[in-house]
Amino acid sequence: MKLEEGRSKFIQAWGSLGSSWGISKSMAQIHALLLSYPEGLSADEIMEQVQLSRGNVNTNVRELINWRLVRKETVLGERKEFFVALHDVHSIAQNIMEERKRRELEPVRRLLNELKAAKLEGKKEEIEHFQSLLSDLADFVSQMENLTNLMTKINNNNYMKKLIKAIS
Amino acid sequence: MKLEEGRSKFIQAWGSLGSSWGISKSMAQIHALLLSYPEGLSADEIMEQVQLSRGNVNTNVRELINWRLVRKETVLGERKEFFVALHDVHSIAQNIMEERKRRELEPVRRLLNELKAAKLEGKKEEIEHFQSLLSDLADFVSQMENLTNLMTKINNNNYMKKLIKAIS
DNA sequence: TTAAACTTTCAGAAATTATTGAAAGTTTAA
DNA sequence: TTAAACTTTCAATAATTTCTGAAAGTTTAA
Repeated sequence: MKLEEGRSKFIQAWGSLGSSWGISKSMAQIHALLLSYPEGLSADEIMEQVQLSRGNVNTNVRELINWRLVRKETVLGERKEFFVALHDVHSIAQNIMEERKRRELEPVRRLLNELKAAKLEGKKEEIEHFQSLLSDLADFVSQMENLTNLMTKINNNNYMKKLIKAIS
Repeated sequence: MKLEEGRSKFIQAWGSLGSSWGISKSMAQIHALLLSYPEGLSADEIMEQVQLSRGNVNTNVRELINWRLVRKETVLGERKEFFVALHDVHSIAQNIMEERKRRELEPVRRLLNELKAAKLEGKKEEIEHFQSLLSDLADFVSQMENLTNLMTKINNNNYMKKLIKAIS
């Protein structure tokens, strides 16, 4: 298999996996492309390789930058910008976890706090059930946060990585 | 605030959160409704409370059962089925992690294995970069799997929960 | 049996989300 | 300045996902 064929398979597959990760196909494909090159690519090169419109590339590269998975790079003497992926898998993982925590966990916490603050009227047992649901969910959210913090620790500490593997 | 109002806020909010969790709004709403009731509800009661069509309720309840978040219950002397949510937050978390592992991580592993198996032709350095990407990603997948296993352990072991919190 | 009570299916409609591409905006070199 | 090289925006369109509801299927009681 030619390298180019492997790369293209990777890009295609990563794109459809993106969907189940709640990430748009284009964004995942661009990310895959940039991961597969050690150096940066320009917007035009990305458009060409992944067959996407200029606007789409611009939007999704920006989003990848928001996720801190890609950064802009300028080359001396060149006018255009190049985009380079973060290549260290641990940092990638960490940034993804952090972003998901921010997007997914924090809205839950906000909702739970709002409802917990309200004084409810109604049948005593039903209220008790509902409130215990709220407090259980709050515990769950904290636990998830502990777990992502733990992951950060693991990434920076080989000993801990082994410990986790051992007790898992 | 009336209990019913709180419940309905919870259902609405959980529904929109569902989207960012990669779960359809209806499925999330039905799940929220069932979580908020200690006993089971019938399909008609769900339709009524969440204002969804019969087909939609049927499909999404089935999906919730696939995720092991809801089970069918029959009541003696009643012809219709009732649906009860799993109420233990630890088990809920565990089932969600397991299902996501199955849906999200396993396809990645399959892709990586396929590409790792292929003999690539092309520029030596580019191939090396690409292959080291593949192997890094494979490591990441294993690490995620270790982490979900760890979470299962934590749920069943209070001592370990404290340990995690302590080292996090 | 049969008919009422209930569940499932699935083609089409609706809603949501992603993508395009042309026009507007910005930067730089001369 | 200006014009070429490049980036950004966003209204329109396309693609995808979700939802509906009626029809078909199943189970149960009499």
